[in-house]
Amino acid sequence: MQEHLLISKATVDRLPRYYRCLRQLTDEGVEIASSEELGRRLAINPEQIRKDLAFFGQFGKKGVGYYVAELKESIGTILGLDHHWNVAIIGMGHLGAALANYQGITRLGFRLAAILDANPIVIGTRVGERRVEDIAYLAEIIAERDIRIGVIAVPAAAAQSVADKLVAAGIRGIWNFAPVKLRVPPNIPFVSEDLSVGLSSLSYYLSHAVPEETELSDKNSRD
Amino acid sequence: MQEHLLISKATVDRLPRYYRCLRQLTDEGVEIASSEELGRRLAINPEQIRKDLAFFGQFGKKGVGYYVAELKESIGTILGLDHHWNVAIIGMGHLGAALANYQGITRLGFRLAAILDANPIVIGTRVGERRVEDIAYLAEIIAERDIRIGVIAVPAAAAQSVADKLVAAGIRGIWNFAPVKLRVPPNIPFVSEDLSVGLSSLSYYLSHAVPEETELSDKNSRD
DNA sequence: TAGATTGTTAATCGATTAACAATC
DNA sequence: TAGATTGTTAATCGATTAACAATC
Repeated sequence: MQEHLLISKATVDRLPRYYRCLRQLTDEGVEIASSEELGRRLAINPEQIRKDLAFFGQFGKKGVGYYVAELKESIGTILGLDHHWNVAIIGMGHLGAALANYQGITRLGFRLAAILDANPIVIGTRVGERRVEDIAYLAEIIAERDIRIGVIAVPAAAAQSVADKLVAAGIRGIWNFAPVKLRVPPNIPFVSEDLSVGLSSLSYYLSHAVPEETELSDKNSRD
Repeated sequence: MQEHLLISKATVDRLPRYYRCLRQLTDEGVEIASSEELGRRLAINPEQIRKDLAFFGQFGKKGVGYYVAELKESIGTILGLDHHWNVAIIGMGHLGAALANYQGITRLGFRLAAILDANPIVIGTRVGERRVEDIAYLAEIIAERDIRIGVIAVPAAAAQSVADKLVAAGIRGIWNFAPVKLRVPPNIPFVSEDLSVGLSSLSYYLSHAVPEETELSDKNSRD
């Protein structure tokens, strides 16, 4: 629980990219990397990277660069990836199944501790290493297993109701995949993924004459 | 193919949200909406909305507001959703299956014209209304069916190779779900979805003391 | 007409980029 | 030591917000 005041969303969203890049460098056996090198790999200005990191401390060595392992650890801690929080997925449709099998969740240090659904036909079936449980027991399961993050993968119509139940059960954060505007208390952070934005904006760029270089975004950039 | 010069990514990314909101208003039978009303629903400043729209023309009536049906059409056209382009999904793992069943693709006016995979066990199986075809025929299929958008849902290691094949086959845009930095020619727009960014940033907000109101983003905002 | 709301220009705010002293 | 690279302050750039004249 580090202090933090007004770190911009843009900066927070770049941290996971730094983290992934550092993990790759580790895999490649690279021990030291300069902001220049990181910037080349991520298509981000070295100045930007140094600035972002400066919000959280001093991680580099002047004249040398950053120790990859060390910086990876530090950013992991900043992102809270060392908490190994328990996660529950609510809704075992195609998307829920994809998320349940998504390597990223465990690779980032989270534990998939429950998979819930309302459909009697689905309840009891195996998904990866877990069995789907009845959403009727949501409150007990969240509390007993100390589940901190709820992943909403139910149809849009059911999403708000699931969010309400999660909040009532003491969830700490919500990762929402339903295309609705969730209403949750201001102290419960949540991130909504809206795939239709990505596809629509791709459509936009296809429809319009594309100038020389097409830089689509920070997050989606050609990095 | 409308003219466009330097519309910011921030603006382009808001258009799909306006579009969705207008579709909802249509469903609700609302015929006229002011930027004020749209702003309330989307948690976006009315000024921002009017500014965004102004890049593309004059769509409202002073003293009245916007005709919902009309504006929805206009934004749909701007986004290129009236093109009804053919789409191919490459990779029929859990994610590919989720995307093949994702309503959003058709709801936005695209047509799922091919599903490809390299795995002999998967080839020939039915997914929704289509059968999985052999990725070996990628080039022919893309060309023959006039497929414009390729969706990459293969493992990270195979993504660049698939992207290369798509480009060689004449694809016009790529929607990439593999966590890699794709290298494609500058005239081929692509959008990469990286779920780990969303989960990591959620983790960040959970880890740090959350100030009064937690505004997570434009795209991910509590709208 | 009076009230409402757009389209657009001007002001503000915040984020990115440049520059450079500190120092490994 | 000389060269390289950080951390950080200052300058720039761009996006958001505010204000308001035009007008339905």
